[in-house]
Amino acid sequence: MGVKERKERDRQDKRELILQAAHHLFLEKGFDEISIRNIAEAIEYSPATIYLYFKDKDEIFFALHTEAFKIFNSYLGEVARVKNPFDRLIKLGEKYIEFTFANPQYYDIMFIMEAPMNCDENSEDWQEGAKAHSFLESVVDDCKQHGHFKGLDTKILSFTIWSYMHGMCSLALRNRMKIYLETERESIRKKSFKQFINLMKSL
Amino acid sequence: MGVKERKERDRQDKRELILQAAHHLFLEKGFDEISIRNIAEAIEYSPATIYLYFKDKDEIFFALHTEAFKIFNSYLGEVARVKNPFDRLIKLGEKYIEFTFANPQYYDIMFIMEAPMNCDENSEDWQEGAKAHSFLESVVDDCKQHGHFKGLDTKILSFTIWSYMHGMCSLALRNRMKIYLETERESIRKKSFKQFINLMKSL
Amino acid sequence: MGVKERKERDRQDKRELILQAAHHLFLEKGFDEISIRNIAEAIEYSPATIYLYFKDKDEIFFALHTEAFKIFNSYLGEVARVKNPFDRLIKLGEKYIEFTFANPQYYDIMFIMEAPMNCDENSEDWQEGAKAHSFLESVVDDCKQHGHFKGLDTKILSFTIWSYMHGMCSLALRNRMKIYLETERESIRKKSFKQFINLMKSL
Amino acid sequence: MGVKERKERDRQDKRELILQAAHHLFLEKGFDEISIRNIAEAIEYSPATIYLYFKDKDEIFFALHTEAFKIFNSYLGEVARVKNPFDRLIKLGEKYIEFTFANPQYYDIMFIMEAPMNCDENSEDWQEGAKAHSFLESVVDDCKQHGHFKGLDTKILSFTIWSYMHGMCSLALRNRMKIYLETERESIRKKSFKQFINLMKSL
DNA sequence: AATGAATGAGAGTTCATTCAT
DNA sequence: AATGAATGAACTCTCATTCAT
Repeated sequence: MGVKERKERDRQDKRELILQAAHHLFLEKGFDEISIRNIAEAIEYSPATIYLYFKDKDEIFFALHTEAFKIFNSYLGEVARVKNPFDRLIKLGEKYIEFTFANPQYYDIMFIMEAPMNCDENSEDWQEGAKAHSFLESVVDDCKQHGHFKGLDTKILSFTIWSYMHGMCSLALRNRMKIYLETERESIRKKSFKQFINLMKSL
Repeated sequence: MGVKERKERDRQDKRELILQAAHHLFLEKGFDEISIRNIAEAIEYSPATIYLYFKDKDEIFFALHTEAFKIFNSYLGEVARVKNPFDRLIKLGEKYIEFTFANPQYYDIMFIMEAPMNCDENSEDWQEGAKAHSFLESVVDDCKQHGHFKGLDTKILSFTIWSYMHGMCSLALRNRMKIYLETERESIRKKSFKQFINLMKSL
Repeated sequence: MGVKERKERDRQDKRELILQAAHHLFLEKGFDEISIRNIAEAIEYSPATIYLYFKDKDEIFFALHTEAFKIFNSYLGEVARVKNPFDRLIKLGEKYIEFTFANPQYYDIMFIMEAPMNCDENSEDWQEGAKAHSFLESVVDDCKQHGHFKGLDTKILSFTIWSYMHGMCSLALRNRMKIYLETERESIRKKSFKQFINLMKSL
Repeated sequence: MGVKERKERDRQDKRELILQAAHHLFLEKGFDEISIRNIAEAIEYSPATIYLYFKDKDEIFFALHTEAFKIFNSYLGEVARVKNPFDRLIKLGEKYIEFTFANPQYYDIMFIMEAPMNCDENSEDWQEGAKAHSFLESVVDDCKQHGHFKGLDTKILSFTIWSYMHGMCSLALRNRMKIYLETERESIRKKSFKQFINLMKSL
């Protein structure tokens, strides 16, 4: 019995190993620049070995994508525990930012990168994404029921919020804050975020 | 004298020709899909010829980048003519959106793409970008002087606004609005934009 | 004793199983398209298992080759039962054609394909081939003893006949009858065969 | 002027060089076993260079195919000059055989090999083949008008003759004459051919 | 000024095969 | 007896780039 389980575990470990290598290469290069060969070299296996664990390069992409959303959702766990709806919204924003800068390459894959071809709209992964999104909408809804956002449509407002959050994060990640001094960039983001929260509060 | 000048002019013309070809291919395919060969074929010259006018592929990238900002700025021309500052801000947003969806590939190169390596912070191109950005700040400033945005820091607010605008546009461009029905996507963006303006107005 | 024998039997059974899978793939795709993996998948064993029963891919080729001749010879069984020698010759031709178009891939392996390297001239398989060939010669000989083919050398005539039969069949199999309309190809072959028989009869 | 022409000639020479290498590798291996790398190595160029002269591997196949038919037709030139129709038919057979054994790999490509996918029925090359075939039919027709082959259909008889010729040649080329001693193989073919001619003459 | 020719490097992928377990 | 894991070697093809002419 134990043998089968160990083997399965080994298999998962190796998949993990490959994904981690892929993940690291992301840090340096971005998905397009990653090659199966690179990954293989990094883990000191032959390229052919990769194909024992992943059908093709796209599958690696999707695995990373899935993992990214898993980690993302793990960040959100803490959010759900916040009682007050508006505070929950704030926490959600904070965690979004925290995740982004702790896992920039995952953020990239989730929200910025041009996805490789075969991405079915219905695939599991995108449902993960949808889940995250509907979580946001539910929080906004809760806020409304606590007297916030009067007269504003939940769906639209959620999109507005997400747009702001994503804009701020992706400008940073893709190095478009160069107009600001390197030293002040983080502070600008923080102040902007606070400002945005105050804005929301005033509604 | 005249000879030298004509030669220089010819040189610029040819550079322009190459860029135009690159530009066309760019609009169809995006930067990664462009190859030197493609460009050469398009203008019916040999690949080697390209190298007489551009050091390498990156240099073409930067030229396109510059061009992108030129076009972008041409969109802004109309904005400056709007008298009322807040209306000017609105117009700026509208034009930003218009530019984005009329020139998605250029938007990409300007604000999303990972720039190829050698991008000096001080290069001409980024100054173009800086110009666009400081235009936004000046409009925000004008609004303040007309009684808007009381107590809000211009720089921070400008960044907040840009973040929102960029977030909305780039989510659309990079196909992250799949959670919404295809038919409603544009309408969501429009409503969100209006909502955001109203938000700003209320400050 | 019984144990050893059973084991040997099991072994043969598994060889058979593998060959059957190979055979099926073979019929669909042809030899070049078969991979060890394909076969393994088909029988739901691992590729490595194949190597317990066959030294390498070539050995599978030879096994198929042998099988091909076995099937071929089974077609000839009916022929031997025809009493009249010339009718027997006709029947032989008919059966040859029948076999060819019923088992094109086997015909291919037997008479057309470039055999993979290690084919000993003395191997069992070729003896199967020789048997088939000497059967033809014996039929021709019988015909002679019944007054046919006066003055013609048996060996040479047999080769002539075989050449014609093989030519006709292999032109069809390897798609070299494209000069004719698809609809008339079979009819051309049939008429040609009848014509050839009449030719033989007139000798 | 001369420059352009020389360059064009050089280009043709290189194409020729590549084809010759491909051709030589045929001798040893057959088309499937040939790789672009092999060819490149043989002529001591890089694989990429091949692609300057041929779009892909198929194009090399077709070039060889075309060349094969050109050479084949050059063998037939002599045939047309034979006045007497039946002698012309004999000459045609002799030349067919001569071509086959002087250019076995070309014969292979023309009449035996499984052609790679994209072979349009209407392509130039197959028309070359059709030309050769209709030449045979015209010779048979001429024979008929000189009193040969009474009551036999030209088309069918031509196919019969071709089948025989092809069968004899391809059995030899694909090593299926192993049942005969190596020393007698050629003589068997020669005798068979003479026998076949006598057969034809008697019609 | 322009280019034809050439290439090294590299991409993703597949295969027959081996071997420790 | 059976296999999971691994690999070396190969494949076709594309690209940015260089250089002699």
